[in-house]
Amino acid sequence: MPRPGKSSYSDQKPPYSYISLTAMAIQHSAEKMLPLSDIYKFIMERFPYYREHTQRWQNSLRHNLSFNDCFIKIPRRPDQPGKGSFWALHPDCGDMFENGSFLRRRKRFKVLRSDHPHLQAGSTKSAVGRLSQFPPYGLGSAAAAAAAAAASTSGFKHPFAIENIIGRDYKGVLQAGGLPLASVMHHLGYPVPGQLGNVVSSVWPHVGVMDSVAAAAAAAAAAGVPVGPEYGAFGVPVKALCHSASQSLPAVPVPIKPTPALPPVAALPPTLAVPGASQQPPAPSTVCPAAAASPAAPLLEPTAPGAAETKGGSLHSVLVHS
DNA sequence: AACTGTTTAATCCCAG
DNA sequence: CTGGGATTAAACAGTT
Repeated sequence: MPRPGKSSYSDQKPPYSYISLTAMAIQHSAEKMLPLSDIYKFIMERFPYYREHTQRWQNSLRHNLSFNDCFIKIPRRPDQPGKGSFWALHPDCGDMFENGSFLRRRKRFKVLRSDHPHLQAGSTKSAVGRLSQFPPYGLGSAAAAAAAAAASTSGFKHPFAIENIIGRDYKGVLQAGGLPLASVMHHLGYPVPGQLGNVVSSVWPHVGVMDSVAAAAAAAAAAGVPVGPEYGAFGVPVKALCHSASQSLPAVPVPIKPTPALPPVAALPPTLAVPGASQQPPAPSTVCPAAAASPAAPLLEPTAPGAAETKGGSLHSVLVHS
């Protein structure tokens, strides 16, 4: 079914890397983890470009999942049958993107291992022992737990700063007075810009929320974000999740380049918004209480010697400057 | 069989 | 120019 603007959008490749796209999908999920098939769905629902040549880009995406340390594999539990594992973001991948931008990743995320120095940085991609070796029990929200772990560590930055999302993906919506930004942000589980410094002890999905579209728009404008229709990457429906107190919004969209020379494309029509049905978190109620109550370190630690000698590793990681 | 995941390699692009 | 990141292709193994 052709949509308005399809021709101007679908043939345009989104300016996001596969890593970014995958991270978006994972971040968008309630449990901060998705099976491969749902990652596919997320991307295809939002980016018509990726509704074609699926063989090609899905292969690339799988390659990225395996190749990049920033993605960790979480096994399914027995009561979650299906193909493949869940994929989540490594808790320490916060600085992966330059200036928190989805658009470019200037630092490569690699896991460091402390127990075997000779295997550090760059040698963690061996197929030996991955997170899949973790017992599948109690890992229903390992990603959230990982986020908590990351939050508990110093200097955590959100991997995909909402500032950038505001600046790029939402501005068209904002201009149009469409989706309530704050609601969407909350739905996505993004920390409020400006709160990043003091909400690091919160788990992503539950951090504070702003509710002022005007403030967001003003902030975006103040940050010099160019206006006009662009990718509506997150044309997500706003669920009844906006229930937090309002916050000020010292938003600071930080585009990679002062003026990203992106092809002018129309924002995604609301009809592209994911119906939400595809977002079926794996047993949300199975979140390990211990994980919720404390940093995820225990969950992410190996149950057997060497079990975590993976890209998930022993949670020692580094963002390697290029 | 189809899907998922891993790995290697070639190529292009960009920043330094 | 060089190194590294991103993309694409492909082969292969394991799983459902």
